[in-house]
Amino acid sequence: MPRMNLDKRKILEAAGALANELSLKKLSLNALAARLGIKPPSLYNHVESLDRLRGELMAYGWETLGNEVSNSLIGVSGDEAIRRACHVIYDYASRNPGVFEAMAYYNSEDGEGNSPADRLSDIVYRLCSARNVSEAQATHVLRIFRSYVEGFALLARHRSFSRDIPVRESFDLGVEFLIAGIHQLENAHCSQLKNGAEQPPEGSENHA
Amino acid sequence: MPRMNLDKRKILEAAGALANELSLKKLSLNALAARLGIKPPSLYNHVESLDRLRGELMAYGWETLGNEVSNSLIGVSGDEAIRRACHVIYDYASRNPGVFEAMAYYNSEDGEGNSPADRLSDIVYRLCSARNVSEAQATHVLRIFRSYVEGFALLARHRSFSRDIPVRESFDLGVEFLIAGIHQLENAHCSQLKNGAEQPPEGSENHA
DNA sequence: TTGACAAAACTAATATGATTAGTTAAAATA
DNA sequence: TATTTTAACTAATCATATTAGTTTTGTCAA
Repeated sequence: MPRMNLDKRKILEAAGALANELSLKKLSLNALAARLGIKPPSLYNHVESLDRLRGELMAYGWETLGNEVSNSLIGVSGDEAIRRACHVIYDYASRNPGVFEAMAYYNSEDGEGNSPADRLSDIVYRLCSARNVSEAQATHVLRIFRSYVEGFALLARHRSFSRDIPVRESFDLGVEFLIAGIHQLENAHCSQLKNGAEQPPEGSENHA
Repeated sequence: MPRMNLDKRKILEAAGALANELSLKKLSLNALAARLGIKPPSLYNHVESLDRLRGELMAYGWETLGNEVSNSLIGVSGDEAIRRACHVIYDYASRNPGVFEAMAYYNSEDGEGNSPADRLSDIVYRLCSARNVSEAQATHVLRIFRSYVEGFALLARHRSFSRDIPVRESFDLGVEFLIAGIHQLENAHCSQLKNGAEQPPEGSENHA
């Protein structure tokens, strides 16, 4: 009967900590209630369901990560901004594997605005518009970066990589590949010259 | 009491179909047993546990995909081989979302040899060794490709991309970015130039 | 052919975890 | 202070995975 002073933040923090320690799929209402010092049914005063909780954990993670990315970019611009954003995301995923799993497995189409992608969007769009890269292409670039960074973080988390060659170096190299890709887009837009690699039919440059 | 003629293959196919229709997390022993025409406990004559079943589904998916990739590469080499492999993987993920989720969420360190990565490894290593890219760098390249392709497939599956700009074009562009990256590695290794024009491979050096 | 034997199905029972119903006590508010 | 709402609780329900124990079916050797 004593009353804990719980709010969404405390609950999500506890849930995130549990997910990080045990993995997302072992995050149960039992475990969460125990950690919070209450009985499982009491959680329903704060959360609609376990599934919904996971969804909120996803949003919470994106928000936290979005803040970290923003903070890391103060006074930084250009390629260095992209580089740094990628590293912050990767580090966050390493430090919060359970929460990051939620961020990857749940989509935000359920109604929650996904501020995370929004923040990343801003960075990439700004970087692209500072160059001669169309907005449509900036969208491509954004998708490519998200895919790479999230994919890498997930594979690293699942230990899909052998340990003998430094994982961080692979990640950094990939980021450089993609940054170089942006530069090539820029060049391709300024002059119609192509680089060495032959490209499949890619339609008009300014696709909507 | 009638006896179904079940084997691992039939069970995994049914499980895969269910996962694709319902999503991986809704794949239950109940649903699987119903589809196979038996009662849930009977499944334990064929499978150790639900979790283990998911693991086997992952291995099954990688094996199937590995075959598809191999078949698609007959008589193809060079950049085109990589391009085609990426597309086959992406298509497979689109056609088999549930199975692909299993492939992404479960790691194969549990004892099962992960033939999938092995097949992809072969392709990438072969392509790299045909150029002047060291084996260590080929490992980086492999990780980068896997991360990008799997990450993209997962994001696309979770509908994380707005629909107004063709998703497939984004994917293709990213593949070209990465292929260009390999070319740059090659150039960087031949001469120490960073952004040089493309040079044809001068003798394959089997670097370890 | 027949009589074990193993495999594979079944029913019944248990365990765990999510969830609901209904109750009570604490805090907030009028 | 009285009332109302909130957040905790206990008890019960439901779904699912899993285990135990039983029966049936197919196989294979005598």
